[in-house]
Amino acid sequence: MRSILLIEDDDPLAKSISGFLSGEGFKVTHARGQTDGVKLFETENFDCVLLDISLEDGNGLAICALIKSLGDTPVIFLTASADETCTVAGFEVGADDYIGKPFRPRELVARIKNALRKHSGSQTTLKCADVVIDTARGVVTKNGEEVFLSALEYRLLILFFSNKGILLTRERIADELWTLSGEFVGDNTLNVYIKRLRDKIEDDAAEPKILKTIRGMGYKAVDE
Amino acid sequence: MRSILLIEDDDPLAKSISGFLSGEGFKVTHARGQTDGVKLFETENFDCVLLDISLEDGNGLAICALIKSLGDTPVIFLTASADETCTVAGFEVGADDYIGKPFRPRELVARIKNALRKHSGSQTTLKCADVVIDTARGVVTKNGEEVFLSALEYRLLILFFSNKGILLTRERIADELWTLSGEFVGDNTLNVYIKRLRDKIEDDAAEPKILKTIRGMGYKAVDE
DNA sequence: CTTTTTTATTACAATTCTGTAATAATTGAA
DNA sequence: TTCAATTATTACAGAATTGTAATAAAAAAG
Repeated sequence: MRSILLIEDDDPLAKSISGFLSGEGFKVTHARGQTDGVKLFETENFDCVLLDISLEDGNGLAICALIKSLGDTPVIFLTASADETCTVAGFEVGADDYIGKPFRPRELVARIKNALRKHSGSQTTLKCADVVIDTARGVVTKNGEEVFLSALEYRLLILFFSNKGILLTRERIADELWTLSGEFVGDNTLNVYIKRLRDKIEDDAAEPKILKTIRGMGYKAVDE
Repeated sequence: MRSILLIEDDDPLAKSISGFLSGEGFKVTHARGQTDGVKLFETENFDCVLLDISLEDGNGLAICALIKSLGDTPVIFLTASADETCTVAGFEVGADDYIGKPFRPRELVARIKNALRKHSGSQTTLKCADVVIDTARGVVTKNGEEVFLSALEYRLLILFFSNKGILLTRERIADELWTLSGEFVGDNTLNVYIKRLRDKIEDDAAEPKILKTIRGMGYKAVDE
């Protein structure tokens, strides 16, 4: 379930938004002001922040800037003000969207989902169990420690992790790794590569928890 | 300069938007309807599409779906309708934003810039001259042809391309490639790696157009 | 012009990668 | 259980990678 931090000092409005979003399947946490909001943000993990731009006890723009400096959680501004300058200022501190009151509930949900969707697309890391690929640097780590993979091992792992939970047939894998570059490799080569990858990323290669064999079909990366 | 495709059948409005955006430094191409719009989109390259949802000769939603199926150019809906269902439908076909008329020019610009910014962040390819790194697959191509890089060469190239136009000191590069994994390498090693990369990605390694030497400082990837 | 510093190039062993083959283990079916 | 098919493992050469050292070339300084 996606969790949302709502920072809004208008209690009735907050209750209304909160109720509606809960009904849509979001987990909503409500903070009444800047102090609470920032504290909550720093202690819990949220998928999205809904932020009233005009709080009584502080500046919404500053909160947004702070949140953006701490990571890349999407921030959507809520505002009564129809002031255009305000909107521009909101985007300038890195906001992802800006919605004027009065809110139309279904549009609010659509915009939240849009922000979440766009956001997940910008991931540069692929994770599975305790193994992380940082595709922006080309580095693979297991439990935070770097794992050295060869060029082909790296591409094979990327293929698995970007299709986490999905079965990849031997044919599909061979195509992606070899056929596209015009080469043909023997039937057993993939078995060997799987073995080599398992040796490097599994706790126990003899009992793989990440790269599962689907007999007669292919392999699958699982995260559990 | 960022190029924008404006698909809008209300001529005076189009002229007004077009004029304003041009003044803001965008290159605006105006299409009066679905047919022209799609044709233009398929023949030219745009950084963003502004799309009237209610065109006389077709359905804006369908155009958006088509554009999104062809790639991931950001699409922003423009609409007179304050209909909430319409907004939701817009996001459901993959729109990046949805702006109701009347437009406030500066907000329009802010939202366009926001869409462009979010978009560039989700790039999985790094380009420089005719060399492209597809970080989602771990593949490097030059003029569309695959270039085989070793693991370290790949990481070095990523470092350069994700800092295109920025000078990287020898120290910084060595840190990124070696020191972080606790190793220490000789002073000349980087020279050799630069040479090897140039041999693989430059037209003429003796006269590098991509990986430039900044004497006394380090290296820089340039795109011109 | 000469010297010094910096960068480029070449060549070289040690290591790793890559694909194949042979063999072993496992699984599912007869 | 027995057999056949599939997958895993090991071992091995040829190729590529990696880091170093020696030398050459280029650029800046004196």
